[in-house]
Amino acid sequence: MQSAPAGLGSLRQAAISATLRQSRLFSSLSPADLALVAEGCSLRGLQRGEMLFREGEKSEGFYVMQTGSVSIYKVTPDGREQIICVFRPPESFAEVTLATVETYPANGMALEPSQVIVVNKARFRDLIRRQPELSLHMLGSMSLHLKHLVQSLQDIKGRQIEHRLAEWLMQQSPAAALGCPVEIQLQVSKKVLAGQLGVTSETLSRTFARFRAEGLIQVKGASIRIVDGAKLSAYRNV
Amino acid sequence: MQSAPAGLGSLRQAAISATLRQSRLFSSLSPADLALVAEGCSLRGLQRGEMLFREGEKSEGFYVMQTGSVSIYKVTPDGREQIICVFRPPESFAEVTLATVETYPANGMALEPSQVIVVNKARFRDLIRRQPELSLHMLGSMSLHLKHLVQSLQDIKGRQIEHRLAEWLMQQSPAAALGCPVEIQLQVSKKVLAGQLGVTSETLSRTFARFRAEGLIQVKGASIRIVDGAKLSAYRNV
DNA sequence: ACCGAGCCTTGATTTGCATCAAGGCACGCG
DNA sequence: CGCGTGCCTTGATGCAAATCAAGGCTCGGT
Repeated sequence: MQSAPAGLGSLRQAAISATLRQSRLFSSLSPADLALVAEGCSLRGLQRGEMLFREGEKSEGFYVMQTGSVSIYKVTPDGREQIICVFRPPESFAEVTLATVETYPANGMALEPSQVIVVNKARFRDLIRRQPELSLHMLGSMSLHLKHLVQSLQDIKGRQIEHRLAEWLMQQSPAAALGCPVEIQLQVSKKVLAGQLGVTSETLSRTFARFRAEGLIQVKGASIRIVDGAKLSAYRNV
Repeated sequence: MQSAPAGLGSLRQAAISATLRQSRLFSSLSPADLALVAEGCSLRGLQRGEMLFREGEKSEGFYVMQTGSVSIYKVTPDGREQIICVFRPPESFAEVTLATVETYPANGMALEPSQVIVVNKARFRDLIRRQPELSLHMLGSMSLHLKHLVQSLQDIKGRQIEHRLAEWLMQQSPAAALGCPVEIQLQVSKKVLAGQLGVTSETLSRTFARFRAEGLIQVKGASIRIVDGAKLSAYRNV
């Protein structure tokens, strides 16, 4: 990659720094250290459906979302895809590959036109050695990912789709637990949402239909209105 | 906790250090640093079925298995249990609670009489600040846990129990892929194994029966003989 | 040795979701 | 404009595993 003229280069760095600052990983880093991190970063643009990385590939580093969304998924030997999670700004992911795990354990694909910051592995490792506090943040971030995975694991096995969808809906609009009807705009296609929840799109569709029939929600395209938040909220606790 | 007489105390420290050394986390640590870690540790004995920690509790630190086994599981709102994973020596777990996640995200219970080393959180964090290399090992360990969780997530959704069991059996005895019949001694009850594989004990029992009927294995109590390793191995790749 | 509790097995039935199938709707492109 | 492709919905059917049920086995305790 060629380096841009000084002026543009520093602009780019500034933009990267600004995004990094949003991330929990770097929110408490000193400006000087942040600049150091930003130096080891590059930007990568992705079209909808473009692969960011594939399972088994050697990793170049980890990523911080700038715009768009990236889906992490695995495919079974017989070719079916299972979404593990979906990341959006300002989340970071693939930190897994910083240490012992050198290859990506799953695939990463853009769900829409996206930009991600690539944090170079080698340089970042050096930085950690000089900035131990940074490593605690990395641990924190991975802990969160791990915690979410544990939750997903339980949800997918132990709770049925009605409950998971109710939970998801209420998480999208915490305010709706009270009476007020809220309007949610889906950020992804229902197909992808179905994948996130671990079911097929048909099943998701039917579940929406059931909720609609019970007067819990109204659905119109990508917009969902929560009519009876209380009842919906009760649903998820099973 | 009272401190033992000097002689016994240092003996105890030595025993702890020896166990810590087994763990991937500390295998490359200098003896001096290892001693520092060991200082911040205590030992905890558990009876079969005794809780090491409960979901939501504030954590005291993380753990390294010395003897026995500990099951990490969650319970659904309606009371059903879902095993997340099972740890044995020399594995470490609950590193999650070192950083931002302060409370245990799941329950930990001894499956048999066990001893675990408790690594005190506060002291260990200090140590990390002085020994950044240590944090890379922590990251490595958590990465592995994360990778395994991702795999479990896919397996439980995307592969049926036959395949998972075949996979598990072959992992227990890598040698069996070749012709030689191998005898596996189950380390846990079949009930727990079922839980690990994400099914009920009835389903596991039936699957064993099917394998038995096909002449793939012979089962006698807690001992399983792999008769046709090749065929079993083929099973898992679906 | 006996008894009871928990574990394991096997059978019958249920069920939650996937799969297969078909039709409607919307959007981008020629 | 019209057409196709992909997304969404709804219906019919299939299936893996859960659940319910019952009997046998094992092992630790009195």
